[in-house]
Amino acid sequence: MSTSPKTALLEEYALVARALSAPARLSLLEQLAQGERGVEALADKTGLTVANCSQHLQQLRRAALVTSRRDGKAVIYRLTDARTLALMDLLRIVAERNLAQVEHILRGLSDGQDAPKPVTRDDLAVRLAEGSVTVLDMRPADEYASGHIPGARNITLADLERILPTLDPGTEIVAYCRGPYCIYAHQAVAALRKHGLNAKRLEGGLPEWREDGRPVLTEASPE
Amino acid sequence: MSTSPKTALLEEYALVARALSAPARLSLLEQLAQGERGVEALADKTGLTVANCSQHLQQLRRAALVTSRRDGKAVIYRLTDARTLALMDLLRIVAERNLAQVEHILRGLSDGQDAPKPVTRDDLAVRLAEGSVTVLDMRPADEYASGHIPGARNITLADLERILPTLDPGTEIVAYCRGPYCIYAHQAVAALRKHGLNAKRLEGGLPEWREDGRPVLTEASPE
DNA sequence: CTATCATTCAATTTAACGCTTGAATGATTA
DNA sequence: TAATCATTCAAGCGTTAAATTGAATGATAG
Repeated sequence: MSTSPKTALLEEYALVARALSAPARLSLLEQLAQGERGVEALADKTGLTVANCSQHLQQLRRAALVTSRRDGKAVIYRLTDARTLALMDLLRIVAERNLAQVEHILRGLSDGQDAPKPVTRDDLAVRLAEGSVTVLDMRPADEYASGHIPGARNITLADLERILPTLDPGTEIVAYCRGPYCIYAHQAVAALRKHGLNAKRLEGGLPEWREDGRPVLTEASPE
Repeated sequence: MSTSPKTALLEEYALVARALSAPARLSLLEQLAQGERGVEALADKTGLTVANCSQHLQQLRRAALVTSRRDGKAVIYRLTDARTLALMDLLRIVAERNLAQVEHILRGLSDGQDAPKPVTRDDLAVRLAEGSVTVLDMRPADEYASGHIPGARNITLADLERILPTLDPGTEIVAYCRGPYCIYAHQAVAALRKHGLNAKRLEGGLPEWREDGRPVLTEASPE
């Protein structure tokens, strides 16, 4: 071995960190947190070219953060296990607690107003059972279709303004999206509050909800 | 803002990951896990030039993984908080569980023999109270002096062979070093077992022991 | 106020990375 | 067996990072 074992070990740890060091790959991991996906679907969602996407996925695989299987002609990728999710979460927590810049970006989404504390998943479960809450799923329709919180209404940011009149100002609104890396829910809450509605964000997103073992509703696909 | 808020956020998360993506910086973090240090001391320990070391430290600071304070002419760095340690740990766990290469390197240290399970810190505390164990601190003398497990004997790998005859074959030996990134204890256990001694590694190292709130003995510095 | 010294900055070279383009692979399916 | 199609590989280009060198800070001590 040309390098010392010590350096060789550190190189391996660094390899995992490097895999997480590109925004494009974090974006891919966020997608995969929703569920397994093929290369082309991932490329579409992230705006990468297919070849570029494939290369990023291979880096993630080398770091053992994702695994792949073949399904017919397609190669399906998915997160190796929950530890990949845990690593992404800790990365986010360290970044958010320590970096003023993150604070600044998130504040910018709310037009300077302080965002209310997110609602915990336990809280939401209770409120859902009571029927005392409106839940909005801010993700694209296809992701909603492949799994969502029962009772949630799917709406995109672009359409949010249009449905504002149909929302009851007396009922609390909870918005969620893909998870902590996703800002759709942040933006939705900011927009809703600007119109005087009582809106909060769900802590985490659908992957975390599912990880808790809570019910997830899948749209029956029409034939 | 030239980029979307979404990308900007991911860039910030990626910045933290990138700070962890160089072996030199992981090595610096491992040193800092022992306690706060000046730039020159860190450069010595890691074998970096002072200027290069300073630059790496600034990257770690930008990612808010370390902070610094001035003490006279010197600048003292330290880990920002326990979350930095947690992130390093999770990185190591993901790497070790997933990467065959890591397995291979660690096995190479033991000359192919399977390493025994590490001893937990709780176990060691009990055994220490009983006096039924010999504890070896495999770190350099200066690190031992600045804090070690009470009752531990300081010895370097190079000197290990020399003291072999003084070790009682009937007493279990537990070796520790800087922590999970450090391989001195791995190597010591391999060497001791090759000589038929009953040696095991402590889970974690001194930083983890200290983090638990367990007693740490500091050498009275001679005047 | 000036000299000193640890640290940081700036400029350079060399190596690695990210993205694009176009070709090759390899499992399916006709 | 040959054709097809999603994926991967390979080469090229521009950008970014790491290490080295030498100079510039900036707080302290005289």
